[in-house]
Amino acid sequence: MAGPHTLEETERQVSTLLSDLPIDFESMTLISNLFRAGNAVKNHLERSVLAKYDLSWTAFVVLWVIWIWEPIETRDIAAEVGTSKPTLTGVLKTLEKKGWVIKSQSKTDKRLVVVTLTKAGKKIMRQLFPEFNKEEIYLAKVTNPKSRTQTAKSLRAIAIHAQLTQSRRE
Amino acid sequence: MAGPHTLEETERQVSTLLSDLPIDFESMTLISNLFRAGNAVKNHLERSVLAKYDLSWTAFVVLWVIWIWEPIETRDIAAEVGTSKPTLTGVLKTLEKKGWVIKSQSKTDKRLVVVTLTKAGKKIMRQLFPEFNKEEIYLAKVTNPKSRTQTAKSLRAIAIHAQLTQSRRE
DNA sequence: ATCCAATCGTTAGGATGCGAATCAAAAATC
DNA sequence: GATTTTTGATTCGCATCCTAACGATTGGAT
Repeated sequence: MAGPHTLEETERQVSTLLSDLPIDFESMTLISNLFRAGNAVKNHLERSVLAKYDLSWTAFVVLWVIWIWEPIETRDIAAEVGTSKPTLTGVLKTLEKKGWVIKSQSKTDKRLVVVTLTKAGKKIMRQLFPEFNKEEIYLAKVTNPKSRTQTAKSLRAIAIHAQLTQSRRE
Repeated sequence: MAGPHTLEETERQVSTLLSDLPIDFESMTLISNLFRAGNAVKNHLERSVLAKYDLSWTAFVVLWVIWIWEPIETRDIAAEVGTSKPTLTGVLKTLEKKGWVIKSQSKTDKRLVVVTLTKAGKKIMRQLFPEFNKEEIYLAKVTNPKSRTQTAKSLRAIAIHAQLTQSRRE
């Protein structure tokens, strides 16, 4: 069973525990559902589509970004995917082992590493992505069509807002 | 920099790569932003609040669920948090080591494990959660107030929908 | 030209995170 | 009531995922 307790029960419980402190339940619910949905979507897609290709969620997203923007520098991949650079190093190693990406040193700046897709990598994505999109449609269709675009916009705004803090310290 | 490319650029690029295949961009954008926002929010909260308490995102969510519903069985924690049982085993071990939770065998069914918070665990949550909620407010305020509740609803619908598949196979 | 700070990718260390396999206990079947 | 099936939590193996620390390179300071 998924989520045995209702929203109302949870709010009542939190109110009891923190009766003397003001809690913004609307914000709490939004962030809580955001995390829950993101996690559920990730798990669903990993099991329904990505498992067949022996790909983790992050590995897929990285592959997807490279597919669209190649040739692309690793630092840009990390920014686009929203992951740390050490994580990207590991994921790229995995994708390289599978023979789907190639890393090469930049000529103008020897610190930079530029990544491209192999033929096998392109072939996989061309087959995989339409399947992936089919599942995205399956997931998105439960939302109200009228508010779907607005929801996407809100999510984008939150993402940008949340990243403001960290980009300052890098 | 966070997300160097705009949505329009990405769509154009995908269209070029898959010109002969029909792709639903609205669904793609929704799911993509959902992932991006979830990740950004998680990172932001880990760095702004949770790091002070030496807590990971998942460890916090687990602690939060126990705090609200204790005494609670581990299988229910896993369902509520949306994580796998092996993951929960590890997280509970971490929280136990910190002295914030206690595990005990159920008397009516010896397979079950029941979890409660220690005094120190309750004290931490009482201090931590209001700080956490403050950051939730900070993140949520960038969304349109009129559509905020609707966004939360859509996210909840997606979460439940995505979990349908997996609950069937467990 | 030479230090110095900033930037880049990687490594090290530890905590998630998953599926598959495992063992114990309970429930179901006969 | 013995056997089988199901249900729990855990262990195992491996792939993320993070921060901190590290070497290599570059650009800017004198």
